[in-house]
Amino acid sequence: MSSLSSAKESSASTRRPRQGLTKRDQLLETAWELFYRDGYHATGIDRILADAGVAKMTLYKHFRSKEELILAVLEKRSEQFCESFSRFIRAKKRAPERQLLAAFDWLITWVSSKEFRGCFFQKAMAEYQDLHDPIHQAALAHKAAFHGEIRRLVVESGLLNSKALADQLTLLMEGAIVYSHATGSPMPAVQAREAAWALIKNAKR
Amino acid sequence: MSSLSSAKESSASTRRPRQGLTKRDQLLETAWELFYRDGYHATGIDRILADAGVAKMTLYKHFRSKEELILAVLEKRSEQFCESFSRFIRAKKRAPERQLLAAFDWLITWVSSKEFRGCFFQKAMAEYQDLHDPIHQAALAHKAAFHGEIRRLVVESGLLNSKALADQLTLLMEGAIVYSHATGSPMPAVQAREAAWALIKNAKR
DNA sequence: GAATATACAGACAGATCTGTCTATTACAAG
DNA sequence: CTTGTAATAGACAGATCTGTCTGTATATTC
Repeated sequence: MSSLSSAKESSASTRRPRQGLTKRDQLLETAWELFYRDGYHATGIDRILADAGVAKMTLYKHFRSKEELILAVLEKRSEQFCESFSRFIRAKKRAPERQLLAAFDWLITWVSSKEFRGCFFQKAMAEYQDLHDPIHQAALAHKAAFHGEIRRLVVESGLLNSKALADQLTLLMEGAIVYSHATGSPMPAVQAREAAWALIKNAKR
Repeated sequence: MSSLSSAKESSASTRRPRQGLTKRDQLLETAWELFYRDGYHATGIDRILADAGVAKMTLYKHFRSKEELILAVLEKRSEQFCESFSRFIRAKKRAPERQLLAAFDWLITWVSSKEFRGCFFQKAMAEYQDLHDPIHQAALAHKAAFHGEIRRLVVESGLLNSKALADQLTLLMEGAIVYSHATGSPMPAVQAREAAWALIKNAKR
């Protein structure tokens, strides 16, 4: 309680050590890898420190607790994730409806990749199941942002019943992520794309 | 502590403590509640023992390790789950296609229930993500059994492309489970039913 | 050189984890 | 009565967990 010598002005941003790879970023990167691979509870602070090559006090200077570290990792990954998704969708110049289908191509690419181990955010909500838990809420915020992107694409495609359709397409994607991880096969994502296709075609008449 | 009076009324002609509730079953029941609520890693053996009112050595007499306990809980829940699902589906005499739609009614009922906290088996695979982990495999076996039920219903309904359709409907259900838990709302399950309806109608022409 | 900020190594506290072990109680069957 | 079984409480080992603390090293900036 209290303790901690008072000298704590928020002077953290006076200096940028190296080309963007601060100790803080090393921690976030390593923590992500371990949380993603082994889970949140199963990954201890000490393991993160050893892998990142960072001292314990450095971690606790940047983050007040493990929970805060997790929250920071979730936030950073959400940004990276959404940016990577956007880039894929907009890579080629496509009409909105083509972009919507491209979202499922992106999904297939993702679940087919060697590094795929399910959804980082689904796992967070699985381990922190209470809706009021800050970690659950952070993960949910990511899902909401992603769902918003899908919705935007549906609206821009001028399809009927855009809200309902966007919801349904999102469900297909979530289901495909779960099932692809569960079985270790990308096939569920392919099935999801086919279902999406049918639903989109349906929303045209 | 506080060994609440466990008087053994009932003549006990057999050596079963009470109506079929052996120590082993008490452990499985309590373990399920805690694993489901708090997660697998976050739930310690000691907590299970305290809640179940069972001594440690009794647990290790019935199960060699925590992992074996988890596996036993998964198996038992899978049976209960499938049986409850079957009963719901076949409650009223329905044509196969009606049963298929009833599966989504069941889903809505489930995610709307106060006890719903996501899928026990999805969570197991989230925490034990390695495909070769016995726990992951046990959870996957449950998913395969469930998927088999859906597939059977689709086939019996005489719909086109039964394999693909069954896969797609399963994805909708998995997605709805994830999203309903994430948001704490049953709406995703309702959306899933609507999407299922569209896909089924599509498989008739 | 002095001051400041960042990071380091490593000990430490206190809790909790899984799993083992002993010694004791209760009860039913031979 | 004797024997065997199932369960009990509780100590214990050894590991690991989060978070705190001390003291030191490095590098920049004034």
